[in-house]
Amino acid sequence: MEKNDRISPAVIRRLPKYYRYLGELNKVGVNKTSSRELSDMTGFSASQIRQDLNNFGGFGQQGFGYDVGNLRNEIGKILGLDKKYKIIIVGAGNIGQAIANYTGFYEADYEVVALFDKNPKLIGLSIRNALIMDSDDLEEFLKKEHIDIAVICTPKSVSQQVAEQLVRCGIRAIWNFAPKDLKMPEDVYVENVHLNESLFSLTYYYNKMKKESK
Amino acid sequence: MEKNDRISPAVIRRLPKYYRYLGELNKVGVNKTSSRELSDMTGFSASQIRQDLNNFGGFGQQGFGYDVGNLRNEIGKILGLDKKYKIIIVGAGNIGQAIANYTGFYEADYEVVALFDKNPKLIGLSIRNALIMDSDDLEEFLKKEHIDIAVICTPKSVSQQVAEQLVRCGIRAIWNFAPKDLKMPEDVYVENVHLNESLFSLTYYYNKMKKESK
DNA sequence: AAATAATAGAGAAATTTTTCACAATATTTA
DNA sequence: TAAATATTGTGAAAAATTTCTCTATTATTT
Ligand SMILES: NC(=O)c1ccc[n+]([C@@H]2O[C@H](COP(=O)([O-])OP(=O)(O)OC[C@H]3O[C@@H](n4cnc5c(N)ncnc54)[C@H](O)[C@@H]3O)[C@@H](O)[C@H]2O)c1
Ligand SMILES: NC(=O)c1ccc[n+]([C@@H]2O[C@H](COP(=O)([O-])OP(=O)(O)OC[C@H]3O[C@@H](n4cnc5c(N)ncnc54)[C@H](O)[C@@H]3O)[C@@H](O)[C@H]2O)c1
Repeated sequence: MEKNDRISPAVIRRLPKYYRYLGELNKVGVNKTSSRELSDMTGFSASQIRQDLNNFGGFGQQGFGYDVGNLRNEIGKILGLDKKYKIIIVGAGNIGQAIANYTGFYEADYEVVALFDKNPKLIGLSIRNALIMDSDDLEEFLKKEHIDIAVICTPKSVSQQVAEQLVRCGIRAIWNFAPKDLKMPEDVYVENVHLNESLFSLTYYYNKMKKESK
Repeated sequence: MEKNDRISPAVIRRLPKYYRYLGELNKVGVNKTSSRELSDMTGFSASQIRQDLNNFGGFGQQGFGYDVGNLRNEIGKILGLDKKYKIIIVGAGNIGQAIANYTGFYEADYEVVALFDKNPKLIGLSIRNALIMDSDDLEEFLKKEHIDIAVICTPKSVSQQVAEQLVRCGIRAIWNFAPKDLKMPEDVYVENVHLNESLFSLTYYYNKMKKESK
Protein backbone atom coordinates (compact mmCIF):
# COMPACT_ATOMS: atom_id res chain seq x y z
CA MET A 1 0.00 0.00 0.00
CA GLU A 2 2.74 2.41 0.96
CA LYS A 3 4.72 4.12 -1.73
CA ASN A 4 7.57 4.41 0.70
CA ASP A 5 8.57 2.03 3.41
CA ARG A 6 9.95 4.48 5.86
CA ILE A 7 7.45 7.12 6.84
CA SER A 8 8.51 9.78 9.29
CA PRO A 9 7.02 9.41 12.76
CA ALA A 10 5.86 13.01 12.57
CA VAL A 11 3.61 12.05 9.68
CA ILE A 12 2.22 9.02 11.50
CA ARG A 13 1.41 11.17 14.54
CA ARG A 14 -0.68 13.47 12.37
CA LEU A 15 -2.73 10.77 10.66
CA PRO A 16 -5.02 10.11 13.65
CA LYS A 17 -5.94 13.77 13.70
CA TYR A 18 -6.84 13.79 10.02
CA TYR A 19 -8.84 10.66 10.66
CA ARG A 20 -10.74 12.27 13.49
CA TYR A 21 -11.65 15.41 11.55
CA LEU A 22 -12.64 13.41 8.49
CA GLY A 23 -14.93 11.42 10.77
CA GLU A 24 -16.51 14.64 11.98
CA LEU A 25 -17.06 15.87 8.44
CA ASN A 26 -18.52 12.51 7.52
CA LYS A 27 -20.90 12.64 10.43
CA VAL A 28 -22.36 15.97 9.37
CA GLY A 29 -22.74 14.79 5.79
CA VAL A 30 -19.87 16.66 4.14
CA ASN A 31 -18.35 14.40 1.51
CA LYS A 32 -15.82 16.59 -0.22
CA THR A 33 -12.95 18.43 1.38
CA SER A 34 -9.63 20.05 0.58
CA SER A 35 -6.20 20.38 2.11
CA ARG A 36 -7.14 23.99 2.77
CA GLU A 37 -10.23 23.03 4.76
CA LEU A 38 -8.35 20.32 6.65
CA SER A 39 -5.71 22.90 7.41
CA ASP A 40 -8.27 25.24 8.93
CA MET A 41 -9.54 22.41 11.09
CA THR A 42 -6.32 20.77 12.18
CA GLY A 43 -3.99 23.73 12.28
CA PHE A 44 -1.43 21.95 10.12
CA SER A 45 -0.51 23.72 6.91
CA ALA A 46 -2.32 22.72 3.74
CA SER A 47 0.92 21.88 2.03
CA GLN A 48 2.00 19.70 4.92
CA ILE A 49 -1.25 17.81 4.71
CA ARG A 50 -0.82 17.21 0.98
CA GLN A 51 2.78 16.18 1.53
CA ASP A 52 1.77 13.81 4.32
CA LEU A 53 -0.92 12.13 2.26
CA ASN A 54 1.38 11.82 -0.70
CA ASN A 55 3.65 9.57 1.28
CA PHE A 56 1.02 6.92 0.77
CA GLY A 57 -0.07 7.77 -2.75
CA GLY A 58 -2.51 10.25 -4.16
CA PHE A 59 -5.87 10.07 -2.47
CA GLY A 60 -7.14 13.30 -3.91
CA GLN A 61 -7.91 14.63 -7.31
CA GLN A 62 -6.14 17.65 -8.73
CA GLY A 63 -8.46 20.58 -9.13
CA PHE A 64 -11.11 18.92 -7.03
CA GLY A 65 -10.01 17.89 -3.56
CA TYR A 66 -10.51 14.79 -1.45
CA ASP A 67 -13.49 12.53 -1.03
CA VAL A 68 -14.09 12.54 2.71
CA GLY A 69 -15.29 8.97 3.07
CA ASN A 70 -12.61 7.57 0.83
CA LEU A 71 -9.77 9.51 2.43
CA ARG A 72 -10.92 8.55 5.90
CA ASN A 73 -11.03 4.94 4.81
CA GLU A 74 -7.56 5.05 3.33
CA ILE A 75 -6.08 6.64 6.44
CA GLY A 76 -7.90 4.06 8.52
CA LYS A 77 -6.33 1.31 6.47
CA ILE A 78 -2.88 2.85 6.81
CA LEU A 79 -3.27 2.99 10.59
CA GLY A 80 -4.82 -0.46 10.66
CA LEU A 81 -8.16 0.69 12.04
CA ASP A 82 -9.98 -1.66 9.68
CA LYS A 83 -8.93 -4.61 11.83
CA LYS A 84 -9.94 -5.85 15.28
CA TYR A 85 -7.63 -5.69 18.26
CA LYS A 86 -7.80 -7.55 21.52
CA ILE A 87 -6.40 -5.74 24.51
CA ILE A 88 -5.52 -6.67 28.05
CA ILE A 89 -4.78 -4.25 30.84
CA VAL A 90 -2.25 -5.10 33.52
CA GLY A 91 -2.87 -3.09 36.69
CA ALA A 92 -6.54 -2.45 37.40
CA GLY A 93 -6.09 0.67 39.50
CA ASN A 94 -7.15 4.21 38.67
CA ILE A 95 -5.83 4.43 35.15
CA GLY A 96 -6.39 0.79 34.27
CA GLN A 97 -10.04 1.03 35.24
CA ALA A 98 -10.49 4.35 33.48
CA ILE A 99 -9.28 2.85 30.23
CA ALA A 100 -11.34 -0.29 30.66
CA ASN A 101 -14.37 1.91 31.23
CA TYR A 102 -13.73 4.03 28.21
CA THR A 103 -16.12 3.46 25.35
CA GLY A 104 -14.73 6.17 23.16
CA PHE A 105 -12.09 4.34 21.14
CA TYR A 106 -14.81 4.58 18.57
CA GLU A 107 -14.31 4.19 14.90
CA ALA A 108 -12.06 1.26 15.55
CA ASP A 109 -12.50 -2.17 16.94
CA TYR A 110 -10.58 -2.40 20.19
CA GLU A 111 -11.85 -4.85 22.76
CA VAL A 112 -10.61 -4.97 26.34
CA VAL A 113 -10.71 -8.71 26.96
CA ALA A 114 -9.47 -8.80 30.53
CA LEU A 115 -7.61 -6.94 33.25
CA PHE A 116 -4.97 -8.37 35.55
CA ASP A 117 -4.13 -7.29 39.05
CA LYS A 118 -2.54 -8.77 42.11
CA ASN A 119 -4.88 -7.08 44.56
CA PRO A 120 -7.34 -9.72 45.87
CA LYS A 121 -9.97 -7.05 46.43
CA LEU A 122 -10.07 -6.34 42.71
CA ILE A 123 -9.79 -9.86 41.37
CA GLY A 124 -13.17 -11.16 40.30
CA LEU A 125 -14.73 -7.77 39.63
CA SER A 126 -15.80 -6.90 36.12
CA ILE A 127 -15.56 -3.71 34.12
CA ARG A 128 -17.78 -3.63 31.05
CA ASN A 129 -17.63 -7.37 30.32
CA ALA A 130 -13.95 -7.56 31.11
CA LEU A 131 -13.04 -9.59 34.16
CA ILE A 132 -10.25 -8.54 36.52
CA MET A 133 -8.12 -11.64 36.84
CA ASP A 134 -5.26 -12.66 39.11
CA SER A 135 -1.99 -11.51 37.61
CA ASP A 136 -0.58 -14.92 38.55
CA ASP A 137 -2.80 -16.31 35.81
CA LEU A 138 -1.52 -13.91 33.17
CA GLU A 139 0.95 -16.25 31.49
CA GLU A 140 -1.52 -19.10 31.28
CA PHE A 141 -4.15 -16.75 29.86
CA LEU A 142 -1.81 -15.48 27.18
CA LYS A 143 -0.94 -19.01 26.15
CA LYS A 144 -4.57 -19.64 25.32
CA GLU A 145 -5.79 -16.27 24.01
CA HIS A 146 -4.38 -14.24 21.20
CA ILE A 147 -3.89 -10.69 22.44
CA ASP A 148 -2.68 -7.83 20.27
CA ILE A 149 -1.99 -5.03 22.70
CA ALA A 150 -1.13 -4.99 26.41
CA VAL A 151 -1.63 -1.85 28.47
CA ILE A 152 0.66 -1.41 31.45
CA CYS A 153 -1.04 0.46 34.30
CA THR A 154 0.97 -0.92 37.19
CA PRO A 155 3.25 1.10 39.45
CA LYS A 156 6.55 1.88 37.75
CA SER A 157 8.44 -0.35 40.17
CA VAL A 158 7.06 -3.48 38.50
CA SER A 159 6.50 -2.21 34.97
CA GLN A 160 9.74 -3.54 33.51
CA GLN A 161 9.16 -6.95 35.01
CA VAL A 162 5.54 -7.03 33.82
CA ALA A 163 6.64 -5.97 30.33
CA GLU A 164 9.21 -8.76 30.18
CA GLN A 165 6.60 -11.27 31.18
CA LEU A 166 4.25 -10.00 28.49
CA VAL A 167 6.94 -10.21 25.84
CA ARG A 168 7.85 -13.73 26.92
CA CYS A 169 4.22 -14.65 26.26
CA GLY A 170 4.29 -13.21 22.77
CA ILE A 171 3.07 -9.63 23.22
CA ARG A 172 4.60 -7.27 20.66
CA ALA A 173 2.74 -4.02 21.36
CA ILE A 174 2.68 -2.27 24.71
CA TRP A 175 0.83 0.88 25.70
CA ASN A 176 2.75 2.02 28.74
CA PHE A 177 1.30 4.40 31.32
CA ALA A 178 3.99 3.88 33.96
CA PRO A 179 6.54 6.72 34.14
CA LYS A 180 9.42 4.49 33.19
CA ASP A 181 11.11 3.71 29.88
CA LEU A 182 10.89 0.03 29.19
CA LYS A 183 13.97 -1.75 27.91
CA MET A 184 12.57 -4.04 25.26
CA PRO A 185 13.78 -6.06 22.28
CA GLU A 186 13.71 -4.39 18.87
CA ASP A 187 10.63 -6.25 17.73
CA VAL A 188 8.42 -4.93 20.52
CA TYR A 189 6.76 -1.59 20.02
CA VAL A 190 6.19 0.52 23.12
CA GLU A 191 3.98 3.57 23.04
CA ASN A 192 4.50 5.63 26.16
CA VAL A 193 1.92 7.87 27.76
CA HIS A 194 4.08 9.85 30.10
CA LEU A 195 1.63 12.12 31.84
CA ASN A 196 4.28 13.56 34.13
CA GLU A 197 6.28 14.73 31.17
CA SER A 198 3.19 16.19 29.60
CA LEU A 199 2.38 18.12 32.77
CA PHE A 200 5.96 19.34 33.09
CA SER A 201 5.95 20.66 29.53
CA LEU A 202 2.68 22.39 30.23
CA THR A 203 4.25 23.94 33.29
CA TYR A 204 7.15 25.29 31.24
CA TYR A 205 4.87 26.93 28.70
CA TYR A 206 2.57 28.27 31.38
CA ASN A 207 5.48 30.03 33.05
CA LYS A 208 6.86 31.23 29.75
CA MET A 209 3.55 32.80 28.87
CA LYS A 210 3.25 34.50 32.22
CA LYS A 211 6.74 35.94 31.84
CA GLU A 212 6.04 37.21 28.34
CA SER A 213 2.74 38.83 29.16
CA LYS A 214 4.39 40.93 31.85
CA MET B 1 17.92 32.63 32.95
CA GLU B 2 17.73 31.49 29.36
CA LYS B 3 20.51 32.33 26.97
CA ASN B 4 17.97 32.20 24.21
CA ASP B 5 14.35 33.20 24.30
CA ARG B 6 13.01 30.82 21.76
CA ILE B 7 13.77 27.22 22.65
CA SER B 8 12.59 24.51 20.31
CA PRO B 9 9.63 22.48 21.56
CA ALA B 10 11.61 19.33 20.86
CA VAL B 11 14.11 20.41 23.49
CA ILE B 12 11.42 21.24 26.03
CA ARG B 13 9.82 17.81 25.55
CA ARG B 14 13.12 16.14 26.43
CA LEU B 15 13.79 18.10 29.61
CA PRO B 16 11.29 16.20 31.77
CA LYS B 17 13.00 12.96 30.84
CA TYR B 18 16.41 14.29 31.84
CA TYR B 19 14.84 15.50 35.04
CA ARG B 20 13.40 12.10 35.80
CA TYR B 21 16.64 10.22 35.22
CA LEU B 22 18.63 12.74 37.21
CA GLY B 23 16.16 12.18 40.03
CA GLU B 24 16.79 8.46 39.84
CA LEU B 25 20.56 8.93 39.93
CA ASN B 26 20.15 11.28 42.84
CA LYS B 27 18.07 8.77 44.73
CA VAL B 28 20.74 6.07 44.49
CA GLY B 29 23.44 8.48 45.59
CA VAL B 30 25.18 9.11 42.26
CA ASN B 31 26.23 12.72 42.18
CA LYS B 32 28.27 12.98 39.01
CA THR B 33 27.14 12.10 35.52
CA SER B 34 27.99 12.73 31.87
CA SER B 35 26.19 13.27 28.60
CA ARG B 36 27.36 9.78 27.70
CA GLU B 37 25.72 8.22 30.73
CA LEU B 38 22.53 10.23 30.26
CA SER B 39 22.53 9.07 26.67
CA ASP B 40 22.67 5.43 27.74
CA MET B 41 19.75 6.00 30.07
CA THR B 42 17.50 8.17 27.96
CA GLY B 43 18.28 6.88 24.50
CA PHE B 44 18.95 10.39 23.21
CA SER B 45 22.41 10.96 21.73
CA ALA B 46 25.08 12.42 23.97
CA SER B 47 25.64 15.29 21.63
CA GLN B 48 21.95 16.07 21.55
CA ILE B 49 21.87 16.18 25.32
CA ARG B 50 24.82 18.57 25.44
CA GLN B 51 23.23 20.70 22.74
CA ASP B 52 19.92 20.76 24.60
CA LEU B 53 21.47 21.83 27.87
CA ASN B 54 23.54 24.48 26.16
CA ASN B 55 20.39 26.26 25.12
CA PHE B 56 20.16 27.37 28.72
CA GLY B 57 23.82 27.91 29.49
CA GLY B 58 26.62 25.62 30.55
CA PHE B 59 25.62 23.44 33.46
CA GLY B 60 28.54 21.07 33.14
CA GLN B 61 32.25 21.30 33.43
CA GLN B 62 34.51 20.40 30.53
CA GLY B 63 36.56 17.32 31.21
CA PHE B 64 34.45 16.48 34.23
CA GLY B 65 30.76 16.13 33.50
CA TYR B 66 27.63 17.29 35.26
CA ASP B 67 26.80 17.50 38.92
CA VAL B 68 23.61 15.47 39.23
CA GLY B 69 21.93 17.50 41.95
CA ASN B 70 22.81 20.80 40.38
CA LEU B 71 21.75 19.82 36.88
CA ARG B 72 18.48 18.42 38.13
CA ASN B 73 17.87 21.64 39.98
CA GLU B 74 18.61 23.78 36.99
CA ILE B 75 16.29 21.77 34.76
CA GLY B 76 13.66 21.96 37.46
CA LYS B 77 13.98 25.73 37.49
CA ILE B 78 13.74 25.90 33.69
CA LEU B 79 10.55 23.85 33.76
CA GLY B 80 9.26 25.78 36.75
CA LEU B 81 9.14 22.79 39.08
CA ASP B 82 10.51 24.91 41.91
CA LYS B 83 7.16 26.61 42.24
CA LYS B 84 3.76 25.52 43.53
CA TYR B 85 0.78 25.01 41.28
CA LYS B 86 -2.88 24.83 42.12
CA ILE B 87 -4.97 22.65 39.89
CA ILE B 88 -8.66 22.10 39.36
CA ILE B 89 -10.19 19.25 37.42
CA VAL B 90 -13.40 19.74 35.46
CA GLY B 91 -15.20 16.45 34.91
CA ALA B 92 -14.89 14.02 37.81
CA GLY B 93 -15.44 10.83 35.84
CA ASN B 94 -12.98 8.05 35.15
CA ILE B 95 -10.03 10.11 34.06
CA GLY B 96 -10.73 13.07 36.31
CA GLN B 97 -10.83 10.84 39.36
CA ALA B 98 -7.74 8.91 38.28
CA ILE B 99 -5.75 12.12 38.09
CA ALA B 100 -7.12 13.42 41.37
CA ASN B 101 -6.11 10.15 42.98
CA TYR B 102 -2.64 10.21 41.57
CA THR B 103 0.07 10.95 44.09
CA GLY B 104 2.92 10.51 41.68
CA PHE B 105 3.42 14.02 40.35
CA TYR B 106 6.26 13.86 42.76
CA GLU B 107 9.24 16.10 42.68
CA ALA B 108 7.00 19.02 42.05
CA ASP B 109 4.35 20.81 43.98
CA TYR B 110 1.06 20.29 42.22
CA GLU B 111 -2.05 20.41 44.34
CA VAL B 112 -5.48 19.36 43.14
CA VAL B 113 -7.64 21.89 44.95
CA ALA B 114 -11.07 20.84 43.72
CA LEU B 115 -12.98 18.95 41.07
CA PHE B 116 -16.11 20.12 39.30
CA ASP B 117 -18.88 18.02 37.86
CA LYS B 118 -22.52 18.40 37.00
CA ASN B 119 -23.52 14.94 38.15
CA PRO B 120 -25.37 15.29 41.50
CA LYS B 121 -24.22 11.83 42.52
CA LEU B 122 -20.61 12.98 42.46
CA ILE B 123 -21.02 16.44 43.93
CA GLY B 124 -20.03 16.45 47.58
CA LEU B 125 -17.68 13.50 47.40
CA SER B 126 -14.02 14.01 48.11
CA ILE B 127 -10.89 12.60 46.51
CA ARG B 128 -7.74 13.01 48.59
CA ASN B 129 -8.79 16.28 50.26
CA ALA B 130 -10.22 17.66 47.05
CA LEU B 131 -13.96 18.18 47.04
CA ILE B 132 -16.08 17.50 43.98
CA MET B 133 -18.11 20.65 43.55
CA ASP B 134 -21.06 21.61 41.39
CA SER B 135 -19.84 22.87 38.04
CA ASP B 136 -22.40 25.65 38.34
CA ASP B 137 -20.20 27.04 41.10
CA LEU B 138 -17.05 26.99 38.98
CA GLU B 139 -17.03 30.65 37.99
CA GLU B 140 -17.65 31.85 41.52
CA PHE B 141 -14.90 29.56 42.80
CA LEU B 142 -12.41 30.87 40.27
CA LYS B 143 -13.20 34.45 41.21
CA LYS B 144 -12.08 33.75 44.75
CA GLU B 145 -9.24 31.25 44.34
CA HIS B 146 -6.12 31.61 42.28
CA ILE B 147 -5.77 28.51 40.10
CA ASP B 148 -2.81 27.87 37.81
CA ILE B 149 -3.87 24.88 35.77
CA ALA B 150 -7.26 23.48 34.79
CA VAL B 151 -7.64 19.90 33.67
CA ILE B 152 -10.49 19.16 31.28
CA CYS B 153 -11.88 15.64 31.75
CA THR B 154 -15.40 16.21 30.48
CA PRO B 155 -16.92 14.61 27.41
CA LYS B 156 -15.68 16.24 24.23
CA SER B 157 -19.13 17.64 23.48
CA VAL B 158 -18.77 20.22 26.24
CA SER B 159 -15.00 20.67 26.33
CA GLN B 160 -14.88 23.80 24.18
CA GLN B 161 -17.58 25.46 26.21
CA VAL B 162 -15.90 24.48 29.49
CA ALA B 163 -12.58 25.79 28.21
CA GLU B 164 -14.11 29.12 27.26
CA GLN B 165 -15.62 29.44 30.70
CA LEU B 166 -12.26 28.71 32.30
CA VAL B 167 -10.51 31.28 30.16
CA ARG B 168 -13.15 33.87 30.95
CA CYS B 169 -12.31 33.31 34.62
CA GLY B 170 -8.63 33.86 34.06
CA ILE B 171 -7.25 30.38 33.44
CA ARG B 172 -4.24 30.42 31.11
CA ALA B 173 -3.09 26.79 31.19
CA ILE B 174 -5.27 23.85 30.24
CA TRP B 175 -4.45 20.15 30.34
CA ASN B 176 -6.99 18.71 27.97
CA PHE B 177 -7.95 15.03 27.99
CA ALA B 178 -10.98 15.37 25.73
CA PRO B 179 -10.38 14.22 22.16
CA LYS B 180 -11.03 17.63 20.72
CA ASP B 181 -8.77 20.51 19.75
CA LEU B 182 -9.72 23.57 21.71
CA LYS B 183 -9.92 26.89 19.89
CA MET B 184 -8.33 29.26 22.34
CA PRO B 185 -6.81 32.75 22.37
CA GLU B 186 -3.06 33.03 21.81
CA ASP B 187 -2.31 33.66 25.46
CA VAL B 188 -3.80 30.37 26.66
CA TYR B 189 -1.59 27.31 26.58
CA VAL B 190 -3.30 24.00 25.92
CA GLU B 191 -1.49 20.72 26.44
CA ASN B 192 -3.45 17.90 24.86
CA VAL B 193 -3.41 14.30 26.00
CA HIS B 194 -5.01 12.62 23.05
CA LEU B 195 -5.11 8.99 24.06
CA ASN B 196 -6.97 7.97 20.93
CA GLU B 197 -4.22 9.35 18.76
CA SER B 198 -1.64 7.61 20.89
CA LEU B 199 -3.43 4.28 20.54
CA PHE B 200 -3.85 4.77 16.79
CA SER B 201 -0.11 5.42 16.37
CA LEU B 202 0.61 2.33 18.41
CA THR B 203 -1.69 0.39 16.12
CA TYR B 204 0.18 1.61 13.04
CA TYR B 205 3.54 0.54 14.41
CA TYR B 206 2.18 -2.75 15.67
CA ASN B 207 0.97 -3.62 12.18
CA LYS B 208 4.16 -2.38 10.57
CA MET B 209 6.22 -4.63 12.81
CA LYS B 210 4.06 -7.62 12.08
CA LYS B 211 4.38 -7.02 8.36
CA GLU B 212 8.16 -6.65 8.56
CA SER B 213 8.76 -9.72 10.67
CA LYS B 214 7.03 -11.89 8.07
C1' DA C 1 55.54 16.72 36.36
C1' DA C 2 54.13 14.88 32.20
C1' DA C 3 51.22 11.98 29.72
C1' DT C 4 46.75 10.03 29.15
C1' DA C 5 41.88 9.74 29.28
C1' DA C 6 37.43 11.70 29.74
C1' DT C 7 34.29 15.12 28.77
C1' DA C 8 31.68 19.66 27.96
C1' DG C 9 31.06 23.41 24.76
C1' DA C 10 30.44 25.06 20.34
C1' DG C 11 30.60 25.78 15.45
C1' DA C 12 29.83 23.26 11.20
C1' DA C 13 27.85 19.67 8.55
C1' DA C 14 24.29 16.50 7.68
C1' DT C 15 19.78 15.16 7.92
C1' DT C 16 14.98 15.69 8.47
C1' DT C 17 10.94 18.25 8.24
C1' DT C 18 8.24 21.92 6.61
C1' DT C 19 7.05 25.35 3.43
C1' DC C 20 7.02 27.31 -1.13
C1' DA C 21 5.91 27.63 -5.88
C1' DC C 22 3.98 26.07 -9.78
C1' DA C 23 2.33 22.84 -13.42
C1' DA C 24 -1.54 19.81 -14.19
C1' DT C 25 -6.26 18.97 -13.79
C1' DA C 26 -11.03 19.53 -12.51
C1' DT C 27 -15.12 22.48 -11.82
C1' DT C 28 -17.75 26.62 -12.35
C1' DT C 29 -19.02 30.78 -14.61
C1' DA C 30 -19.68 33.88 -18.37
C1' DT D 1 -16.90 26.95 -25.52
C1' DA D 2 -13.54 29.73 -23.29
C1' DA D 3 -12.05 31.90 -19.26
C1' DA D 4 -11.72 31.97 -14.47
C1' DT D 5 -11.19 29.60 -10.25
C1' DA D 6 -9.97 25.97 -7.16
C1' DT D 7 -7.09 22.47 -5.85
C1' DT D 8 -3.83 18.41 -5.90
C1' DG D 9 0.76 16.49 -6.64
C1' DT D 10 5.47 17.35 -6.67
C1' DG D 11 10.18 18.99 -6.96
C1' DA D 12 12.87 22.54 -4.86
C1' DA D 13 13.91 25.76 -1.26
C1' DA D 14 13.93 26.94 3.40
C1' DA D 15 13.92 26.00 8.10
C1' DA D 16 14.56 23.19 11.95
C1' DT D 17 16.76 19.57 14.24
C1' DT D 18 20.31 16.34 14.98
C1' DT D 19 24.86 14.67 14.51
C1' DC D 20 29.69 15.38 13.78
C1' DT D 21 34.13 17.13 14.87
C1' DC D 22 37.30 19.44 17.22
C1' DT D 23 39.15 22.38 20.96
C1' DA D 24 39.54 23.42 25.68
C1' DT D 25 39.46 21.80 30.18
C1' DT D 26 39.57 18.68 34.02
C1' DA D 27 40.87 14.51 36.42
C1' DT D 28 43.71 10.52 36.70
C1' DT D 29 47.69 7.71 35.91
C1' DT D 30 52.46 6.98 35.22
N1 LIG E 1 -3.46 7.98 37.87
C1 LIG E 1 -2.82 8.91 37.17
O1 LIG E 1 -3.35 9.98 36.94
C2 LIG E 1 -1.45 8.67 36.66
C3 LIG E 1 -0.75 9.74 36.11
C4 LIG E 1 0.53 9.53 35.61
C5 LIG E 1 1.07 8.27 35.65
N2 LIG E 1 0.37 7.25 36.18
C6 LIG E 1 1.01 5.94 36.22
O2 LIG E 1 0.11 4.93 35.84
C7 LIG E 1 0.34 3.76 36.60
C8 LIG E 1 -0.93 3.37 37.31
O3 LIG E 1 -1.38 4.47 38.08
P1 LIG E 1 -2.68 4.36 38.97
O4 LIG E 1 -2.99 5.70 39.46
O5 LIG E 1 -3.72 3.61 38.20
O6 LIG E 1 -2.14 3.47 40.17
P2 LIG E 1 -2.95 2.49 41.12
O7 LIG E 1 -2.14 2.26 42.31
O8 LIG E 1 -4.34 2.99 41.25
O9 LIG E 1 -3.03 1.13 40.27
C9 LIG E 1 -1.97 0.27 40.12
C10 LIG E 1 -2.53 -1.14 40.16
O10 LIG E 1 -1.50 -2.05 39.79
C11 LIG E 1 -1.67 -3.21 40.63
N3 LIG E 1 -0.42 -3.94 40.63
C12 LIG E 1 0.68 -3.73 41.38
N4 LIG E 1 1.64 -4.63 41.09
C13 LIG E 1 1.12 -5.43 40.13
C14 LIG E 1 1.63 -6.54 39.41
N5 LIG E 1 2.86 -6.99 39.63
N6 LIG E 1 0.83 -7.13 38.51
C15 LIG E 1 -0.41 -6.67 38.28
N7 LIG E 1 -0.95 -5.61 38.93
C16 LIG E 1 -0.17 -5.00 39.84
C17 LIG E 1 -2.09 -2.66 41.96
O11 LIG E 1 -2.74 -3.65 42.72
C18 LIG E 1 -3.02 -1.54 41.54
O12 LIG E 1 -4.36 -1.99 41.45
C19 LIG E 1 1.45 4.09 37.57
O13 LIG E 1 2.67 3.65 37.06
C20 LIG E 1 1.42 5.59 37.62
O14 LIG E 1 2.69 6.13 37.93
C21 LIG E 1 -0.88 7.41 36.69
N1 LIG F 1 -11.29 7.13 30.19
C1 LIG F 1 -10.39 7.03 29.23
O1 LIG F 1 -9.62 6.08 29.19
C2 LIG F 1 -10.28 8.05 28.17
C3 LIG F 1 -9.47 7.80 27.08
C4 LIG F 1 -9.34 8.75 26.08
C5 LIG F 1 -10.03 9.93 26.18
N2 LIG F 1 -10.82 10.16 27.22
C6 LIG F 1 -11.55 11.42 27.28
O2 LIG F 1 -11.49 11.99 28.56
C7 LIG F 1 -12.72 12.63 28.86
C8 LIG F 1 -13.26 12.03 30.13
O3 LIG F 1 -13.42 10.63 29.98
P1 LIG F 1 -14.00 9.75 31.13
O4 LIG F 1 -13.83 8.34 30.75
O5 LIG F 1 -13.47 10.22 32.42
O6 LIG F 1 -15.55 10.10 31.00
P2 LIG F 1 -16.65 10.04 32.15
O7 LIG F 1 -17.95 10.02 31.45
O8 LIG F 1 -16.31 9.00 33.12
O9 LIG F 1 -16.47 11.45 32.87
C9 LIG F 1 -16.92 12.65 32.35
C10 LIG F 1 -17.47 13.47 33.52
O10 LIG F 1 -17.74 14.79 33.06
C11 LIG F 1 -18.93 15.22 33.70
N3 LIG F 1 -19.48 16.32 32.94
C12 LIG F 1 -20.26 16.29 31.84
N4 LIG F 1 -20.56 17.53 31.45
C13 LIG F 1 -19.98 18.37 32.31
C14 LIG F 1 -19.92 19.78 32.41
N5 LIG F 1 -20.52 20.57 31.53
N6 LIG F 1 -19.24 20.31 33.45
C15 LIG F 1 -18.61 19.52 34.34
N7 LIG F 1 -18.62 18.19 34.27
C16 LIG F 1 -19.30 17.61 33.27
C17 LIG F 1 -19.79 14.01 33.74
O11 LIG F 1 -20.78 14.13 34.75
C18 LIG F 1 -18.78 12.93 34.06
O12 LIG F 1 -18.63 12.73 35.44
C19 LIG F 1 -13.64 12.38 27.68
O13 LIG F 1 -13.60 13.50 26.82
C20 LIG F 1 -13.02 11.21 27.00
O14 LIG F 1 -13.27 11.19 25.62
C21 LIG F 1 -10.96 9.24 28.24
